[in-house]
Amino acid sequence: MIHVKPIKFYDTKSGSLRLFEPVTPGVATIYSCGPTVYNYAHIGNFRNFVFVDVLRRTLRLFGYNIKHVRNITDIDDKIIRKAVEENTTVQAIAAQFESAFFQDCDYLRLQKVEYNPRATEHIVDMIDLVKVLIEKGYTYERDGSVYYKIGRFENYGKLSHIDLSSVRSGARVDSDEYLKEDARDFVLWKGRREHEPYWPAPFGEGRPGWHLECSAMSRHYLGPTFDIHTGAEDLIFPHHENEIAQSEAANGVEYVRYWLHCAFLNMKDQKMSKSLGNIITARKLREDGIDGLAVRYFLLSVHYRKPLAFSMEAIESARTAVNRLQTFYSRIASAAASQSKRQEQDSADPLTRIRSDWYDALGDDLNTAKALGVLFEMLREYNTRMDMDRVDSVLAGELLSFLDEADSILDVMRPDSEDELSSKIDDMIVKRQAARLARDFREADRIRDELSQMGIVLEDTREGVRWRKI
RNA sequence: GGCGGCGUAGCCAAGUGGUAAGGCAGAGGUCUGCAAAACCUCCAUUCAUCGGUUCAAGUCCGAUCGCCGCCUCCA
Repeated sequence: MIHVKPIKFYDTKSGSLRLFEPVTPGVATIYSCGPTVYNYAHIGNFRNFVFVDVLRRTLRLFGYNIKHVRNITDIDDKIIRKAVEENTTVQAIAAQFESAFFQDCDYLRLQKVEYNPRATEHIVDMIDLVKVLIEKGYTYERDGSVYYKIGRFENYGKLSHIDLSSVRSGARVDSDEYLKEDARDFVLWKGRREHEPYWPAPFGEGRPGWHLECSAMSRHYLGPTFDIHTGAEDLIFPHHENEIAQSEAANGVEYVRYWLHCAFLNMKDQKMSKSLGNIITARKLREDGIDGLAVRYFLLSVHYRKPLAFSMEAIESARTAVNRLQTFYSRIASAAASQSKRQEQDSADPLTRIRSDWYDALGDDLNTAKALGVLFEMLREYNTRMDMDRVDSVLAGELLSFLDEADSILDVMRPDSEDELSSKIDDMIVKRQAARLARDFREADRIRDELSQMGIVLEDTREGVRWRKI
């Protein structure tokens, strides 16, 4: 018996909220467009990856098993250009920035994804796909390159709702610098060029076009039809539209059931993008000592389909909010660990309502902004009750268990564990408490100052002494 | 030009017909050896503007103004 909680997603193709019903009950198959590893990813890129992280964590919490692919694009025009600029190899550039990407993922506490295939490891699958398209007559060759003939694909434009008649042939610059019959066509396989990596193929040596890898790798890992495809909204056209054209022409079945797209992160009122030069990398924030959890919270604080403006003020305000949540979490955790008896019975405990509001918010197209609101209502409610001694350890245990569920999505409440350091700090705190009891405040303050030198701030509270890093 | 989206308090933001969640900042208070932190309370007669539908509209319809995105590499 499979038991999952209902969840709705806004699907770009239908333009509406739809109840999620996967191909296989209880299992969600997901493909996410991953990074092109030619540079450090900026936090606009990471808004998208944090959104994907929330998606997979929510599906897990809602009872689904998930099979999730996020590709690494390690062969591409920009990587080649970068390798030339740096006078090194494509592989070296790709390896460097792939490893940087995973470090940045840790900084933002992104969960590991089940499959992280590199494009260059699936050239064979791409060649197979092109072969099928050639056999079915969806292609033509020109100067050793293979192109996809959009005119052959009946439903072209159904994702982006683009009117093909408005995209006139020859009206635009061919930025690929390859020769196409029709401006709308796109390249599947780029014929070999001097000083560029290439692979052998029945239709000629060369390298894959941009869209090919996602169609090939998703089919390899997830099959011809899978449940959810994610990306940022600029990928709707042409990238995802072209994936549909490739995959549905080759496989003859529906490619993706739910298309989810994330809105941009803006700087002032403009999108953050490398070409505009207004980017901030995750790496830069980390080097500046900005807490990754504050950044994560900031990215979660607005619904993923709404534009979000970056500012340091917003990050600071997120930092303060995260602090409050962490304080609340540790207050509940100590109450749960204590043996306190309830002073008064509460007939109308709101936990059930809070929990159900939380699930409703996430089940409504991943509304993290609303879910956070629910969490802060809970915070105020139970802080008041604890001030009145109306929370015993049993109730606190239930609250803690819910907070753990909530944090299985947010992942901002529980601090990183630092065992060696924290046991030393705990020793010093015990000594200071002894000094305070003996009213030796000079010694107590000396210990506090020493901890302060180590970057540790103490807080004397009703539930005992807490510490945190600054 | 085509398509799509947005405009809610000082800032951020939830809210798709039933009488404005939440966060940050600000003001007051509680706790405390001191400090720091935390905690509590208060903080929008009003939702860009103007019309309309309705018993009822931030929410639906129309118009206007402003902003953004995609249509070309882009997360």
